[in-house]
Amino acid sequence: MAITLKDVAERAGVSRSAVSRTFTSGASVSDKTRAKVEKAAAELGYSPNALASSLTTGRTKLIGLISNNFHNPLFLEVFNLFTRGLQDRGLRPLLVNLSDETDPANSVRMLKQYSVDGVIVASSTLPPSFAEAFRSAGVPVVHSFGRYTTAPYVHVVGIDNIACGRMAAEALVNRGYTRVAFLGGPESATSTQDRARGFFGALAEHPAVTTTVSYASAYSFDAGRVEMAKLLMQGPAQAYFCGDDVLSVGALSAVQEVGLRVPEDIGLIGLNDMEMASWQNINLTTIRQPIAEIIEASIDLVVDTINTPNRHPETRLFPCRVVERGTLRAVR
Amino acid sequence: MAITLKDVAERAGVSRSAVSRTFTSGASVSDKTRAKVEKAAAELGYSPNALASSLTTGRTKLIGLISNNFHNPLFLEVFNLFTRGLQDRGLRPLLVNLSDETDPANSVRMLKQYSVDGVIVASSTLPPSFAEAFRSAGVPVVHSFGRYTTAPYVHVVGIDNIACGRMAAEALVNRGYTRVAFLGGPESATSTQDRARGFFGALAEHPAVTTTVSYASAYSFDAGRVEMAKLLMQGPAQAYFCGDDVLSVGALSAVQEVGLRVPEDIGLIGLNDMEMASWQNINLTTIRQPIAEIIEASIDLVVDTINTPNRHPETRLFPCRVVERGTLRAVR
DNA sequence: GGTTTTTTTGCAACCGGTTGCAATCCGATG
DNA sequence: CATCGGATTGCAACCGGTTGCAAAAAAACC
Repeated sequence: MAITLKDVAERAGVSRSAVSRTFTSGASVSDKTRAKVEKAAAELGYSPNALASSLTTGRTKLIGLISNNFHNPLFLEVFNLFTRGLQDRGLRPLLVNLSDETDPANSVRMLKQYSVDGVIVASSTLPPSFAEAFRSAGVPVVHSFGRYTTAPYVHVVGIDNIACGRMAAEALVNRGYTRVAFLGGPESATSTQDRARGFFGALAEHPAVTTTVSYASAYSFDAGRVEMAKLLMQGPAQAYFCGDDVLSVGALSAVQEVGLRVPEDIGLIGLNDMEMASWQNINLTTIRQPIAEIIEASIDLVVDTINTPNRHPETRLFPCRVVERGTLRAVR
Repeated sequence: MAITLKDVAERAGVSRSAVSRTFTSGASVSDKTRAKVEKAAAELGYSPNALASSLTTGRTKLIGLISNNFHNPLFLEVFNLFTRGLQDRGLRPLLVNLSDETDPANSVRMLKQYSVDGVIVASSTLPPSFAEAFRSAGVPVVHSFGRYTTAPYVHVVGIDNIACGRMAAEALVNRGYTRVAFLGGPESATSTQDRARGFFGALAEHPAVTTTVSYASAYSFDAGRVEMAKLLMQGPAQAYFCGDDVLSVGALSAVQEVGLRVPEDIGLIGLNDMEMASWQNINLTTIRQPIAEIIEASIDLVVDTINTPNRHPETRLFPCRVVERGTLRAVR
């Protein structure tokens, strides 16, 4: 059925090697045979079998893209950028959905079966052990949107969550809020822990500011709304640093539902800057993650690691910044 | 580096065929050798190379998942369901991002190089020619979220856009609106054309109801907001059937920005029922696409087509239904 | 126990490419 | 024209598996 190297070789009247060489750059072929081969290939509609060649070359140009964040709108853009970035470099993403998967062993086995050249774990919630399992299996891996550690075992690209917490605290202080709160995502998430640390660390330098803390059960609209509704009943703070944008919108909804105004009565600041944070009827003040840079760096890093396997694990963190919109009052 | 069949065979003291057979179900191996092989494989940490075996079996279990809808929040859930559905059947999605790609030839070539077993085109905006290009290349293909045609050249799974238009019209009539409008997506999109046809077709039976029509420049928040702002200046209708949910939220925002109330002053009905349509501060009345069923059927169909290549092209349409929320007034 | 039938096993060829090596070709040089 | 050296070419082995076939082993039968 399919046209193979041999068919082209016969038609062009050359050896199979000659055909192979015309399709691998840098190989030695005369212009004359190259022309013959290309003509025959075009006539037959031949395209080389990438999988067969991977057998000898050891490169499949397949990259495992692993995620479990299929409910965070930010990740639609993340997938968009990853797939385009990989395509632009001639790589193909093999997507793995890890929702409610706890054991990395399956994914490792599966991706080894497909001999992926490398793996990108794109998740803010998966534990480091996932990426590490790939590293242990000898597969180049980058944990994208992962957590910074001082002695990383794998490459990590992401943001400095502690700095983000600090940034949020300063944003609130600069706006004159004196009773502020941290409304985190699930307490077990390391990102939440880091952000809380930065937030309260910075506020410790402002003794006049009082703080409270609570955690939503998930990074979701409902969880944010439920948690904020609870807080509203028990006397809310003046302003909240919410775990992420989706959570923030849930909180925003709860506030509006009881007839309070944002930012006049209650201020909110999120984190991520997902696309809809800028929609006028949401208009969320938030901290922007530079996802394009993070993704670009992740791809670079995985490609470099493929070429230089024993590269030392590296952490690349990108700075975030506050995006001014309508859910915090103006800076004093 | 990697452990191969041969390594296991040597360690187990059997032939390579024996090892191969223990790993292919339905092959004839005695319990004794199977045990030996499994022991050796476990000790070495062997896992078979799926790509190498695809060479002889002709099956890669790779499915090309092609889309260009990386800005429609609904598609995050679409990707979630597709990846999980494929994984559950032991298939692997090879993701292809077709944003601003106009020529199918590249994708066809690329996916042939990776010898995918089948292709799913998941897009409401790609022209039928895309899926057809795969069909012509002899690759089993399903166009998911595609358009119904009477003489389909490829499998199509989706919704009946004409019926949806009709459904929207009836929803508005039943609520007593007498000046209604169609606020479509780009006029060039076939889905928009079909919905308009259904909408105005149904309204033709209600001569007392007056209609107007306009088109946003894209299926996006901004486009919806801009178009609705324009409409509000020139005397709006009582209720609008919007191209999709994102467009609807843009329109909703524009209405709220000029101080009008929804649904008291202006009614809105969308289409898709994306997750955030149910968020309380959006609370959009809309027409629900049964995406889980569509995706399930798409996977079934592509799998069937892989097993029965010359299957006749088939169209499977799923019924939609109105989801009552807060942007239309109550039924009379 | 001998014979027939069924299972299990290994051999060897093959899937669609790549690549080291030696043979061949070619133009340039003396 | 003979010689030389680099460029081109084909052979054959290999990548990691699968599979038809015939031989060997085991089971079933008389």
